[in-house]
Amino acid sequence: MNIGDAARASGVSAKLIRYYESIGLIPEAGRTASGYRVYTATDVNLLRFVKRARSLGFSIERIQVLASLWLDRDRSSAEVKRIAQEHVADLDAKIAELRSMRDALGELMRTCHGDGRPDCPILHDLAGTPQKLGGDGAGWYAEPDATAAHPPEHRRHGP
Amino acid sequence: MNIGDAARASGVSAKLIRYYESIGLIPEAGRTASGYRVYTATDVNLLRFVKRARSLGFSIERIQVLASLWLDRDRSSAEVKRIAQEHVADLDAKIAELRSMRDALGELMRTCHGDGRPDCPILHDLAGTPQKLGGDGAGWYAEPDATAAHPPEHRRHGP
DNA sequence: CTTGACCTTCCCATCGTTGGAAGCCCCATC
DNA sequence: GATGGGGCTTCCAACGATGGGAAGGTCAAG
Repeated sequence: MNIGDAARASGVSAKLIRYYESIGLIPEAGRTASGYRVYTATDVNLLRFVKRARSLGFSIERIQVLASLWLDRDRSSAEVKRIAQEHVADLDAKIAELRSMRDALGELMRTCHGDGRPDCPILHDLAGTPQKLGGDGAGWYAEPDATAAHPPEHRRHGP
Repeated sequence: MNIGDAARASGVSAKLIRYYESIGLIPEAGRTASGYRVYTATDVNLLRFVKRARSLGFSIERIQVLASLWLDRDRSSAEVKRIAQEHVADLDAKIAELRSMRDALGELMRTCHGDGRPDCPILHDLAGTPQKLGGDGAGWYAEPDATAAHPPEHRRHGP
């Protein structure tokens, strides 16, 4: 089994298999006389294990631990569960972070006209200028400064 | 205002300010005769804008567009809203992805004993070996192969 | 023997941010 | 005037995981 066969059998690209080997996630594959990597069904099983774990978002580092537990007949399921628990905590934290971003933006977008007028609560928020209520039209909210009507590419000082 | 002052005033690190300048997100700062970067209150406002946008998860690329809209008095709020909408869609996709990982893992963890025994539905799932019901103890589920009782660092073939 | 598919290694890019090293500048203190 | 310390400069590298590509060797079928 060459690396391409192993890639097809496992769903892990040949490039990634080499990378996993280079960082020590999977053992060094055997080699033919001419230097081609050789894989067995066991190797493919490990690659599938890694792929599935990656698809659940586990980091390479944690997968390394999970794989060694998988291969260790004397493991305790508590150890496995602990690793998974850590990962779930990371996922929950990330989800909460993204959701708070999403909620903040959703609220801003809800109040944005989204028409041809320039005033926009989203820009207000980003600029840190609390939106005034009751006004309308030009001068509704603070600009970056009184003279800056140019895109950021513009250099205020010579090149 | 030196870069350190601008960093303190904006909450963006000096390193990051230089990076933002190098990629063209912010204009090139003015320089003193000796080469020190010089910042104005306007620059700090832009840095704060960038920082707030980053905290909402906007990519640098989108912030570039948002900043140019911010500086453009003739913008339409629809354009701003469209950029924000794209970002929200990205956030939603990412949240959905993470949540599906989290849910899958939560289910596996719910059925994992988490005790001293080696059998564990999490490893079953990762290994792609459907867990048998009704068995117990050794031989409960498939190992990577019949002989692999070694951690992945072990090389099956000589170095 | 030629062709084409495959393999090898090596380098580069992503994305945003941080870290460090080597060297210059500015200000205060002795 | 010398010295010290902190700030500034540029350049280079790293993170995590993956993809892309170049340059060259190998294998099997025609």
